[in-house]
Parts: sequence; C-alpha cells; structure tokens
Amino acid sequence: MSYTHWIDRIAGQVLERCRSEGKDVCVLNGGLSVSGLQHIGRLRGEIILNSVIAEKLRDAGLRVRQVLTLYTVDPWKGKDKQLEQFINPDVGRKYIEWPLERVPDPKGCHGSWVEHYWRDFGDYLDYFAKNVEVITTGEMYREHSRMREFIVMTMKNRDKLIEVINKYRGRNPYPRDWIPFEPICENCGRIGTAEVTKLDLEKYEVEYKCTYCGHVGRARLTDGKLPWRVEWVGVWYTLNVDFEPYGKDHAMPGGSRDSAIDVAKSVYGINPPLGTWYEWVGYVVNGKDVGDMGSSDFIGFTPKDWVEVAEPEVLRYIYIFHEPTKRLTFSLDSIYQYVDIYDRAERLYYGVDKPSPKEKDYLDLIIRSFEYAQLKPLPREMPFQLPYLHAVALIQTLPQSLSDDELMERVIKRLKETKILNKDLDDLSRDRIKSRLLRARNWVNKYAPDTYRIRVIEELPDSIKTSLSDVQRSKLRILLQELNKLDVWSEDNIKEAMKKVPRESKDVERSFFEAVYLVFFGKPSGPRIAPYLAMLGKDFVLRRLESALG
RNA sequence: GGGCCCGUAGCUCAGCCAGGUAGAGCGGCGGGCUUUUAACCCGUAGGUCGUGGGUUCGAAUCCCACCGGGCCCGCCA
Repeated sequence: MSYTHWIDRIAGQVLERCRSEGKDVCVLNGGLSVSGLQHIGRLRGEIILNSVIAEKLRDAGLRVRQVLTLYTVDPWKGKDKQLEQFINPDVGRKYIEWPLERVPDPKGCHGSWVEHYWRDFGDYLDYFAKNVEVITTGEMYREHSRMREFIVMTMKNRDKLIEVINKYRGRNPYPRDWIPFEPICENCGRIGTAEVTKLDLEKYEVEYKCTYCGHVGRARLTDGKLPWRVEWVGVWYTLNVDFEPYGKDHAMPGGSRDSAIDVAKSVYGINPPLGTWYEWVGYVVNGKDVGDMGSSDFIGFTPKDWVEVAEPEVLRYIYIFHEPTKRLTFSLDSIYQYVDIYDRAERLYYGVDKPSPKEKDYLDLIIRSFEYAQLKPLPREMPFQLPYLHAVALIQTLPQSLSDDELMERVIKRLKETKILNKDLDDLSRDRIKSRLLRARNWVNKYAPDTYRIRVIEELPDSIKTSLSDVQRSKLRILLQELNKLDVWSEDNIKEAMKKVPRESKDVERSFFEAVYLVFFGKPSGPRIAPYLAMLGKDFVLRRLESALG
C-alpha cells in the first residue's frame, strides 16, 4: 500500500507552482499578531509546517525563504486579560486601539508590548525551524519599497478595489470616495478611528479626522496601515509569497482568505499564494480541556516553556504526524506522554521495535513524520534512549546541587548498575541523556503531577507512627540496627542491610516496604528506596527510624 | 444563514485520502527482574469502530441522512 504524507502532497503543489512561475526564490510566509501570550499553537502552521515544506523544496533544488510576518500595527484591543497584564489595569485602558508596537511593555522590562511578548516565542524559533526571517508590518510600511509601491498602486486603483471589496461587504459598502488607509491619530494615538478626508499621493500623506478625539491632522502613509483584506495582499506582494498557511478563522468559503485572493487577482493581477488551513490547538489543565490556546486571552504555554521540559523535535513530530485540520491538545502534565510517542517513533524508525500487524499500515506515516521532525542529521544507529519517566525517577534520586558533569557520572553509573545501559556511550547519546535529565528535572520542579513527585516528609506525623503494626515495627527495628552497623553509607551497603531484614512471606515483605515508604514519604509506595536513603544521609535516616519507633 | 473538525478499548488517540481478519500508548490484572515500585521485561483482559441506510464479493475506511460533542465566519484583523 502506498501512502502520501500530507506534507508531500502540499510540498508537491508548492514545488509545481514555484517551478511554473520560474522563480529564483520560493517564499513561504506565515502571519501572527503579537497580541499577547505567544503560545505553541502558533508554531503549528506558521513555523513548523512551513519549515518542513521549506526543507522539501530545498531538497528539490530550490532556493527558499521562510518568512514570519508580525502584524505589529494592528490595534491593541484591551481585552480583560490584556489589561490585567498591567499592575494597574486602568493604566492599560489608555492604550486601547493603539498600534501593538506602540503599546508599552506592561512589565516595564522591554521597549514595547510586542517586544515583551515576542521574547518567549521569537528567541526560541531556532529550536523549531531553520532560518526563519522575521519581519513586522511596521517595518514594511516604514521601510519596504515594495510596500510603498503597493500602496501607490492601491490608491491609483481605488475604484476597482472598492468594487471588489464591496462584493464582500453586503449591506455596508464603502463609498466611492473611500480612501483605503488607516492613519494613526497623532493626538490620541489610536489606529482605525480616523477617517481619511484627503489623499496627497505626491507627498505620500493623508489628511484625516479622528472620530474618537475629534483631532484633524495629517499623517504619512508610513504611519498607519492598510485595511485588512488589502494589507494581506500587500504582504503577499511585498514578499512575493508563494505559500502561506492560515488558521481556521480565515478558512471559510467566502471568508477573509477567499476575499483576499479575489482582491489580489482582480485588483492587482497578483497570483495569490497557495495555502492550507490548520486547526488551532487546545490547552488542557488538570485533565480538562480549557479551550483553544489564545494569544490575547493568555491561554496556553510558550515555546520557551516547551523546550524547558521536552525536545523541540517531539513537538515537531506531533504536528507533522497529524493532519493540520485535526484539533490537537497539549497539557504540561502530559509532557512525558508526548515524549514517549516520539521515542516509540524513533524505535520504529530504527527497527528497534517491531510494528504490530496493524501498525504496519501506517508505519510509513510514522517513519516519514519522524524524519521530517528532525532538524539535525540522523545518525546511522539509534542513540541511547532514556525514557522520560525513567529520567524523572532518576533525577529525583540525586541531589539538585550536583554539577552537570557529576550528575552525568552518577546517572551513567546508576544506569549501568541497573543494566539499562550495557555498552559505552557515544557523544550523541551522552548529550541526549543529559538533555533529557535536565528537562525531566524542570518538569518535576514545575509541572509533574504528584504521583511522579517524590518528597521526603519533613516531620513524621503521629498518625503514621500509630498506624504501624507490630510486625512493621519489628522489621523497622531490625533495619535500624543493620543500618546503624554500616561504616560506609553507600547505596550498595544500604541495599545489603535491607536484605538482612527477614521476610517470612510476600505479605510480610510488602508490609515492610510499605512501612519504610510511609516513614520517609508519607505514602505506602514509592521509587526504589536505597538511592534515597543514601542521598538523605545516615544521621537523618537513623533519626527518622528512631522517631518512628519511639 | 454558511462552513469545518471530531465520535474507534477504562483514558488519550492512530488507522479512513488509495476498502481486504479491530490497533498503539497509558491505565487494569498476573508474573519476572536474587528490593517494594511509578523505571525495565513477559503475559493477559477489554471495543456490535456514534446511529440508520446505500455502494461493494468485502466498509472503521467510500456515498447519503440523522444524533451527539467542539469550533469558525456574518462584512474587525
């Protein structure tokens, strides 16, 4: 059975277009407005989808630019969550309808709202895609000659533009003398509130009257923006865009994408870019789907948050595996599950795991997706995999104070002792173990549900003391004696001491371990305990056992 | 008013585009690992594939209708 990966299908269309247009450089664009939290949902189409297509086109011998356009001149809406970013939300009210790039940073640490919220996304792009060029609409209006050309064209073709746009405006058409530009009011700072009364194309200026504050003034055509359908086409023209994915909000027949395509063709004679629409991604908190991630509603988490706890390839894999029209959800609680899925794909890719009979049907999909998820060349042999939950358990048996090198040494020793690792490690495998350990540590510290957390209880509550049975107490007493005899407080010696506690039956053994876990963790079960006792130190362990028996 | 996505094991989902004996992970249960376990291994249970029609030798897969859940657009971007 042969299978076409959805990426190949789209890439094929883009390839055909770029070849038939005879272009030197194929341009893939994505658009975002920096209205707030830059969540990982925004990596799906604009970054990761484009980056895989870009790589495929490069493999086919084309030169490719992957661009990300930030809509920084769009008005700041001042939604509740946006206002709440300010220490005093009333201060924020002043900036409602200001261009995003002029709204100050509510936290005061960056030059503007846009710069502040861009950091946790923009600074991490290189983890998720290669060579993404970022440009803002603000820059385009101020500096880009092709945008200037486009605006001049727009003003000269106003009649035709109004005719086409009015097809989509039904009962509310623009008047014949409408001038398609939204200047920033120099008095109140708002955009989208002014009516343009006169155009002076020679001076590249307009005259306007602000309907909000009543101000009458003049504005350069660099200080404002085109209305949305026109602006989108302007971006296509400015960057020569060949392909651009778009969110589901633009996807509907006769909706914004369709109308922009119509405008591009009918008014400007531009061959509009190909595209594909994608679903948004949901955010799950405590097992509950709290809805789609949203920038201005501050729902979700950022690429920065992701790379702290999981490899970027894992997210790439998930996005590439699923068709873009499927809704996905992510939860920080479940990070280990996503990593497990990726690790399994890796084992299938290398043939380390055998696919089940049914899995064979879509093994192609898994393997292609795994390949496309890579940003670095794949080694010939599979590097060592440290399962995520294993890393989670391991990291908690070691002191936080260790240096990275000490940590690695201890971990490798432990992995060899437990026979999980039985050969020497190459550099890549070492790097992967380290990266996973550090990520697992972050996850434990920030997001792990309680069941994956191991905490030694500070004080032993009486309720636990009194709950211990006679058998449990006698076993703990023997353990205390054996541990007390140890000269060297090592994991191995502790293990030996524990073995000396007699176990008359499976039940007795079970209740002995339950007692140990209760005394140290306050729960009847836990991880392998010898490493913990070693870490806690002899004094603490002996004192705790004495207190349990006392 | 228009349109989209989803419905498959207790949970999360893959498989559907190109029809061919119901799948994975997690969870459960049983066992192993000369230590309990949430790390590793083996085994095992569990689903009339939302409902009803149609096409077909054969349908989770294609077509139609319906039900349930989620979402988008209605002239803002």
